[in-house]
Amino acid sequence: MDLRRLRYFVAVAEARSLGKAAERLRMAQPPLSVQIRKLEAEIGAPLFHRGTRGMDLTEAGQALLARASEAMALAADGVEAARAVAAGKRGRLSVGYMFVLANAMLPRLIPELRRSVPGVDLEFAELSASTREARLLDRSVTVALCMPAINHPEIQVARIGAQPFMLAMPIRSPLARLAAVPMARLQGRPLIALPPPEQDPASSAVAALLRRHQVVMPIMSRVETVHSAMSLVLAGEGLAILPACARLGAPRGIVFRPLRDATDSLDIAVCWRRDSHSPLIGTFLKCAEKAVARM
Amino acid sequence: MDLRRLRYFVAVAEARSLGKAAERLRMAQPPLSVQIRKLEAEIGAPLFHRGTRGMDLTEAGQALLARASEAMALAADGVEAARAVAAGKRGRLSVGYMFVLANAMLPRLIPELRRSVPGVDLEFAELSASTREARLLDRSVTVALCMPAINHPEIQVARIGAQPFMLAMPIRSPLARLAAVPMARLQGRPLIALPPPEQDPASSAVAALLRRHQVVMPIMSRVETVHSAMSLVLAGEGLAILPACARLGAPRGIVFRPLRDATDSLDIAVCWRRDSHSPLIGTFLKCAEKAVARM
DNA sequence: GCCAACCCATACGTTTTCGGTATGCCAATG
DNA sequence: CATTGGCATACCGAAAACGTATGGGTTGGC
Repeated sequence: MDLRRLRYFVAVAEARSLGKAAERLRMAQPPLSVQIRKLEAEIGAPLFHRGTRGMDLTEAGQALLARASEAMALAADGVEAARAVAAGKRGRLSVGYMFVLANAMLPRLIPELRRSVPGVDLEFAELSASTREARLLDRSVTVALCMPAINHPEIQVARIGAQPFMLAMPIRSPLARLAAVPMARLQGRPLIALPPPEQDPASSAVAALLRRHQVVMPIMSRVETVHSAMSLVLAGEGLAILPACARLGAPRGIVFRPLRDATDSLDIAVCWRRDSHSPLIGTFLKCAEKAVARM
Repeated sequence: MDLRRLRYFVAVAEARSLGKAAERLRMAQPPLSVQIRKLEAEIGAPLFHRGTRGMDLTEAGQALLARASEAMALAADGVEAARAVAAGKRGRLSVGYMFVLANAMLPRLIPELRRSVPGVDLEFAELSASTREARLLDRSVTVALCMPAINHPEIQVARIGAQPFMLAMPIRSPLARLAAVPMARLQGRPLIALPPPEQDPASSAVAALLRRHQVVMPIMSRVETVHSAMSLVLAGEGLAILPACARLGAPRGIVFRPLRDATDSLDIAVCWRRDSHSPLIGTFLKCAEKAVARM
């Protein structure tokens, strides 16, 4: 079954004449006649009554006509939809984000996205440091808001901002009375740490910070997520060194203080598969930059 | 936009591999690769991610896939529907009938038709002697139950029965007391006649009958339909010579009596366009014959 | 009643497109 | 480093489609 034949068939049915239809199709009349006869041979029944005044649909032809025009419309629509998706006017964008960034960025990002790409289905998924690479690589998320960036040959990264480290502690901690905490005051205090560097690069930034200031903090617990870290801080298990934006998701009872003399920061980055060429990624990047600028 | 390309596209999308899809399509892998690339060129965007492990749909590809499979199904369905109509398993059959036959035949014919061709939409239209030819020729009815048959080079006729003439009169008429009315008793009595022979061939049969028996009946009124004829008979305007089956549609107050020595009859026939080859016509003919046999 | 106009069907040569075979390139694997 | 698996490219033969020329039938006008 060839769609070209159906196109010819519909044209002849509408023009009720081979000659008129051929003219509209910008072709000669004889090949059109041949194509119609081939179509009839394929179906096994005549589709037109041939009179001296032109061609007239048989009942079988009428039955075919309805479906044929629908099928053509659907095929054309499919092509159009594919083009629209490729152009970023329609489609689906699955956004992964790490918890630390959720409260600071999403309220600014999501409205901006909806305005920029109406007609695109948006999905959001919270990512953990351990799974974010896999989710990008298997395409279950299209882009990821990461902190810090992912380092992987297949994954492309755009740095859109940075956040300084702050100290998270219970409100009753004696250090909470200081406006800014000198690094030296951390010496010997228990630390709630994230997974080791090979699993979460944020840890290595924290480790480097402590090492540079020659501060040693015993690691009391390792937790998977920033969320858990704050829960343990609240429970009095220790202190945590977290990017500033984490404080927006912190429960009551936890306070954040700047670290004096520590200029270290953690990058905020948008990450995506190097072979994803959707224009939605570019649009997303712009929206994310705007959201960061207003943080 | 070619349906073959869409078929190939769907096959590759399902097999997630050019090689596998080529095998299923009974063709070699290289031409399939070419066709997919041509489709992508036509759309203007890649439809697959080419990895080392096979082909994977892009979002644009997914958008196309949904429509493409629907379009293919619709096209196939259209072909199937056209075949079914051509085979008489589906479609529409518009049945024209003349009023004289309605009460005698339709109650037997319609259930038989519904049993024989389930899935076919049936339509019924009452025909007058003056329009029945035109309705067949412009295809607004597919077959016509006629009495007598139509005589026209474009129209084919199958005689399926005959009905003797009877005399229709008011129940109070003195002739109504006879079990059968001799032709001679009609001499001079007023006749309610149908339209003249060139408009309604039934008239010429009646005229021939009277001529052969050398009976003259003055024509009081000409009416268009058997229906009207009976109304005038009931009103005492005159007598009518009608086929026997007309009595089934007669109002109370009219009686029918056989005409002694008159063996004339009027044919019942099924008529259709000579160029209508629908198998539904053959089926209809069988049903009509059955219905006549049980009259 | 004949001729012109119209419309569809057939025939044949040309061009385009498609499919098959051979081969190359790349990455993953052992 | 060689092998394997998968897609892409090149080239050739085959099939399909298109255009031109032409035939046959009917309608309508002179």
